[in-house]
Parts: sequence; structure tokens; C-alpha cells
Amino acid sequence: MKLTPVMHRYIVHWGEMGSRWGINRSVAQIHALLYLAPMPLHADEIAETLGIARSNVSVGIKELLAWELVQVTHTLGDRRDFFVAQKDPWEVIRVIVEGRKRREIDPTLAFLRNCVAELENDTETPAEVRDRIAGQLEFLETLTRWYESIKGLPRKTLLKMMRLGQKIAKVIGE
Amino acid sequence: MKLTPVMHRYIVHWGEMGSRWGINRSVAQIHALLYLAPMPLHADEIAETLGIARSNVSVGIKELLAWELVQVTHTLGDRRDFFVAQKDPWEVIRVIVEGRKRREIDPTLAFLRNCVAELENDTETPAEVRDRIAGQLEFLETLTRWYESIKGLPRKTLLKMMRLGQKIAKVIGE
DNA sequence: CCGTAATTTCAGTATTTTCTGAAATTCTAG
DNA sequence: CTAGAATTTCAGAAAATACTGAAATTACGG
Repeated sequence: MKLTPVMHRYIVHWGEMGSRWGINRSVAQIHALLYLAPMPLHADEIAETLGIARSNVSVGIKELLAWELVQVTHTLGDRRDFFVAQKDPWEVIRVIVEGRKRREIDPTLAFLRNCVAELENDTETPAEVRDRIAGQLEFLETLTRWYESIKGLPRKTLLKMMRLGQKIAKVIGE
Repeated sequence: MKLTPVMHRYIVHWGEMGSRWGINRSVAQIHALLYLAPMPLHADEIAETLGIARSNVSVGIKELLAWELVQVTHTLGDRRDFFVAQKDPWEVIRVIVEGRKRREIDPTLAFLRNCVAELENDTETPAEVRDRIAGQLEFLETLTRWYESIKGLPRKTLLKMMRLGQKIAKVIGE
């Protein structure tokens, strides 16, 4: 796919952002390209457009499929896989947040619970350390409970809640 | 500082988490250590406890100071710098979110605005691409406006708003 | 089934990031 | 000032991560 200068800059920026957040640059670039592309692309075209190896695209796409940020489609008379990205930014963020929560926050919660349980009868670790870990666990639990309760709400409701929050802030700020 | 097994595991876990989120492992470990430590530590002690080079601690600490997650303190009769971490988990998250917003989200917003402006009279880029970028920009702006309005609210108010959200979710969910 | 196109795998290589240790610099007590 | 302690800098080494290309596998039309 031919990239115009703006598209080019967009993809580079997104790759850069990705790597700052612990996402492979190529993966982020593939995602950016598919996010912009008006039509489904096949792996060879992605590789050629981004100037990376075909095999690299294969691995990257697999990751994006696992994240459910990209889907496979097909055309009649073409055996190749074509890929399309989720185009709704709200949905993109939702999927990323949910994924990182499941892959990173949930295991951390389990880990902290385990630490706190062990510290129950651990006499060598200072009490202050135990309290600190317990406090952090409680904080994370508060946050995730909130997230779990609101994550399924329709977008409209979320937007209303955000506007409500802004109003409250305005009143308090005066 | 002598690490008990739980402390050791905690620091390792935190280092691991850090690197998944684009934070240098040593920096994350130094932060974890100072977060647990009941008293201020000096650089040599940090290096020895974590088994990393003194110079590495120097660089890591500088970064944590820049993030304002760690502060320097001194003791009478001791020329060395001692370091303490911010211990309140709410404050830790607040500082991290604010920092990443300033360093990454704000420049991205500026970048997207620039893209949209250029696309005004760019005939070679498909209209669909322009709309996509504009949509993403609007989304990000909605999110940051909300964040900016509530970020200064007292913790109590935030907690109330979270509980309110959970109630709304419960009612809608029924 | 067969032949070929498409895709995936993965060992080796390249690149990027992180870390070290020695040297330079800064700081302070005397 | 000066001496030594504390800290920082930074070039080079080490480690981690990402990428390539060739070979293997899979998938499909005929």
C-alpha cells in the first residue's frame, strides 16, 4: 500500500509510542498500518509497505490476533489471508486495557495476596514491610473492583459518568 | 539492607513488571527496594542489596528523582545522600500517570493535531484516513479533558465517585 | 493425491538496551 | 586550599530483544 507522508509519520510515531509502552515496534507499526488502511491487507503487502521481513509480519500479526485487535478476512478467488484492524478507538483501548489487566494486573494481585498470606507468620520480615505490601494490595483491589464493575457499561453511560465527574470537579473547584 | 525471602521476591516481581511497561528493570528494582525499606538507604547499600553496580544506582536514582518518586535526605555527621520513596500507593500511581501523560500523551496529542491540520489540504491521503486520525484525536481529547478535570480532586471525592460508578453499574446490570 | 502458493518456524545475526568499572568531577570537613 | 569521600559520567562490554531468511509445514485448487 502506498503511504502518503502523513500516513508514514503516523506509523513511525505509533511504533515509537509502542516501544515506550513495552510493545514491539514492528507489532505497533503493523497495527498502525492496519488501523489506517481503508481496506484489508495481506501479509506481503504489510511487509513491503513497512520494509520488514515477511516472517516478522507473520509473528506480529499472530500477536495482534491474540490481542483481538486484528481479524482475518478472505476474498473469493484469493487464497491469502487478509487482515483488518479494529477501527473504533474506544474499543481499541478497551481491548488493550482488558488484556494488560488480565496478563499483568491479575497475576500481580495473586502475587501480592500470596505475599500477604505468607507474611502472616513470617517473623523475620519487619511489620512495616508487611503493612506496606498489604496497603498496596488493598489499593490495587479497590482499583480493579471499580474497573470490573464499570468495564461492561455501554459507552453512553461511561460518557455520562465522565461528564458527571467533570461537573463535580467544577463545583468543588469553585 | 538484609532482604527476607518475601522482600526479595517482591523486588524481583516489581522489576519484572517494570520492564513489561517500558521501565528499566534496575530502576524498578531500586524503586521497589526503597518502597519497602523502613528507613532511608544510601546508594552503596542499594547497590549491594540489589547486586548491581554503584554507577547503575546513581543513574537509576537520578531517574526516580526526576519522576519525583524518590527524595534525598541527609543525616547529621554523614556526607552521603540517603533516599526515601513515596510510600502512599495512590500518590505513586498519581505521579506515574501524570508523568506518562506529560511525556507521552501530550506530545501524541500535539502530533495528532498537527496531522489533522495538515490533512486539511492534503489531497493525496484518502479521506477515510483523515477521518480515522481525527476520530482518534477526538477520543484522546475526551479522555484527557476528563483526566485533567478530576486529577486534582481529593482522594475522598475520587473514592466517592468510584463508588457512585459502581452503584450505577449495579442498577444498570440488573 | 499432487503441485504450488501461503504461512510459520526458528537458528543465526543484528540491533537496541542495559550495565559495569575506571576515570573525572563535585563536595565538604578541616 | 587540600585531601579524601561521595557522586557522576561515559566508553566499552554484556545481555536482552528484535529481525531475517531459509527451510519446514500447512492449505488448497485441480
